[in-house]
Amino acid sequence: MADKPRPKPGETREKLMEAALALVGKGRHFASLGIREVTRQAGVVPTSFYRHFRNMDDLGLQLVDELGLVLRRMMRDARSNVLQADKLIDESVGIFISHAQNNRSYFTFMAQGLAGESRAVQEGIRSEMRYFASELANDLRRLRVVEHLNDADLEMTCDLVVRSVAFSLTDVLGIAPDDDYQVDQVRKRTARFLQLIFVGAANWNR
Amino acid sequence: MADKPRPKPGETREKLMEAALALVGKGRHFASLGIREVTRQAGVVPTSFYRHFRNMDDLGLQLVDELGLVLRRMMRDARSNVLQADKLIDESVGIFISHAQNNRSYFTFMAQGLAGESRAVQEGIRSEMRYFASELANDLRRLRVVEHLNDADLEMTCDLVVRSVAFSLTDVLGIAPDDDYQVDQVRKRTARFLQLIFVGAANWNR
DNA sequence: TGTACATCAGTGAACGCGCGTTCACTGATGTAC
DNA sequence: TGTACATCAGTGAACGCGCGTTCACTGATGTAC
Repeated sequence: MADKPRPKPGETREKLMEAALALVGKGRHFASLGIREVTRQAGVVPTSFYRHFRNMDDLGLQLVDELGLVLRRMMRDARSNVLQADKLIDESVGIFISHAQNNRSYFTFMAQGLAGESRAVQEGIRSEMRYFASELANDLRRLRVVEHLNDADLEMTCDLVVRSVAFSLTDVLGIAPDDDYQVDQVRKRTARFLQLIFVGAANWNR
Repeated sequence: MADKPRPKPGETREKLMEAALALVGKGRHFASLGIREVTRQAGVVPTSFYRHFRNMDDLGLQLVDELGLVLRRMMRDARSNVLQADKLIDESVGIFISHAQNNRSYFTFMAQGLAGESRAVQEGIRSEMRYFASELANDLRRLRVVEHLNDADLEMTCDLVVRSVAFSLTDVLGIAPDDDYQVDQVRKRTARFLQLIFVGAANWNR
């Protein structure tokens, strides 16, 4: 008889988070998920939930932390793969969008959480976006492409860039994953948004 | 004995929509609202719900229509109250934000719906945003402030403006309504976003 | 290395409750002639 | 204008079901000496 192997520590916790994410990816809204539903999807008894989370909000908060990791990976990927400075925008946008494609559930969760029930989740996501914006500002300083901007204006520009990209990523989520034409349209449009913003930044205060 | 006066036609329907909106305004997410909850808030028996809506999605769709009216009022208000052309941005932003303040629930619903469960609601809100952008394009053409942009670039610019304003309105919703200082910060930041975009547009393709 | 004990993570049964939905009923309002 | 009838909108009772949460239990893993 095959005894069930005891799961590794943290495995069930992971399964629960993946289950919630999977349901979000299938079109459900996180705020409408129930504990029994998530445990069912995870193939685990309902009571197990309480071994790892106090309630669904708690699970949501821990998902935000994981989302942070995804975003950092995305940032690192962009930094190491943008080869030609003159194609900085196009290549970065391409990388962002392909990350959104490969992590649809996470980005859907992010979009939902921005207007979600839990103030803590909302704050967490906004704080990730702020972090992203400040990293972008560092990069731009380092690349010396915005030397005439003071810190506040640079920060403002990066914030606008991050918001625009975030909004575009939600556009991608509304498209069938294999609809290459539409995805490409979003890619081009997003790149033009950023070009417009950078033209604005280049001519700011001159 | 005071007989209850028979309600006017459509009154209960209105009460139900207001009730859902009120719950959203109190911080609940639309996707997590139940029929009994909404009818309770409306002071109406649960079965009444079905006299007016097939389900909660249906109610959501009808809320999108009402949201459209709110947005059109906002647009009209901006058009008739922006007095000085050189303060077009500041005054418009001020009007948008005060509408968001006076219709918090509607705008919260809009922010939620953008990433909501119902594809139809999502599409409805996006379509309202597109309409808003196209009206803005008309206005800008009429004011002759963007004569060097072709239609596609103007449309793109207006889309970016609308997205940025929409995002800012969600910032406002995360702030206590009477926190004048913070609201003013959002106002200023939003105005600078738009200035940046218009500087970009003014120097586009030159 | 071995033993004793505490902690941890998963289980199954059970609870009371609120949910969505149905049904048959009621009385007011609108319509036809 | 009056009468007969259909439609509409609100009601209260009832249903079966899935929910969140608790409890006592189990066996594996970690820790102290």
